[in-house]
Amino acid sequence: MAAVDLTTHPGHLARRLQQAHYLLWNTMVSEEITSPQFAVLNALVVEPGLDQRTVGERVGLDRSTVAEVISRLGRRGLLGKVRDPRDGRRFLLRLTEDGLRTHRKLTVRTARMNQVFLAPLSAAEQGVFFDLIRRVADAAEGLRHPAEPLAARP
Amino acid sequence: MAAVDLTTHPGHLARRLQQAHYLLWNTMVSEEITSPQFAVLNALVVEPGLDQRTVGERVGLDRSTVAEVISRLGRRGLLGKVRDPRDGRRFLLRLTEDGLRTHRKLTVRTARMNQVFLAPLSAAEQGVFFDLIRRVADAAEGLRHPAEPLAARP
DNA sequence: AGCGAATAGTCAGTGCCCTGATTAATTCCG
DNA sequence: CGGAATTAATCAGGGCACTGACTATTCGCT
Repeated sequence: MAAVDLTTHPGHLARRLQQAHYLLWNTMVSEEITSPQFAVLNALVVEPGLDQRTVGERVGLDRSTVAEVISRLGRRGLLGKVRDPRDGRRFLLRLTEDGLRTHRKLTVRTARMNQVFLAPLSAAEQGVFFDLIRRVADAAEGLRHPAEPLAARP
Repeated sequence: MAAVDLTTHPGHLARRLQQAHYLLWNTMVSEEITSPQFAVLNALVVEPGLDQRTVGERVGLDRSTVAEVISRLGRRGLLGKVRDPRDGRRFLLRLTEDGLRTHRKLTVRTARMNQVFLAPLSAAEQGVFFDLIRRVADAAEGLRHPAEPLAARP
């Protein structure tokens, strides 16, 4: 007794949603390139020459994870990293020809996959779906950086 | 160019939602017990004496993951496993006193956390939020077990 | 009874995800 | 200029999640 109904717990639903997505991605998009890897490729298509930290910021990955993902993409020859001549701490990242090709190919498949994934919802519902999730995620994300309290001088 | 807007990709949103939840859980509920671990505890409060496989089914974890989670909970002394005398393949799982206590404590905190997490949505929106996510997740889950095609005799 | 299929659990391997500590380079500022 | 604080990246360590291969036990059926 005193147990809880997990289907009313947003965290549990979020986990299940991601599992479902993982499954579909694996069968419909790629078994080699994962969804976070695609997100990194995409970020570098938009802004070639980003450094690791900024890539992580764009796609929502922390420093450690982004390092792993980038190292995998590098091993596969999909991107290259060179030291920033103007700031020796940074590596500048850039897709290779192969990386661009892979991104183009996966973009098509990803679109198809999203259609299947969202098929249970009407077009209107899909809009609501995005809106609600984004608002919840953004709000929680906001709690992370507590908006720089005004009097922050020690 | 030819890049994609990730904020219209459900998979990306699902990942961000889960990260947001992870963060909040960590700060508001527990740094020791994770959300999947709590889900397992909860399943065993509802049905003491389940075996691993069934627990996994209840909370949405595959056989490998559930084994890891249960081993961690066992190490912490929150549950015990005994071989099923009637089926030597199974282990029967049961919470200890400590496990029950932990579950009770976390149930309260989890409820508070969910309120904060969902605060950006009105009560009506929260209902929609659950409904939409559940429908998408269930549908994708359904594609996994293709509903036993009628003529399935080789 | 006995053999083959099915089932519960484990193990190895890969990948994502976070924190905290460390290292190297740069920037701020007295 | 030169030391302190900041910043990019790495590393160690713990946890979740999936697949495919393997072991042990049970079940189904002849």
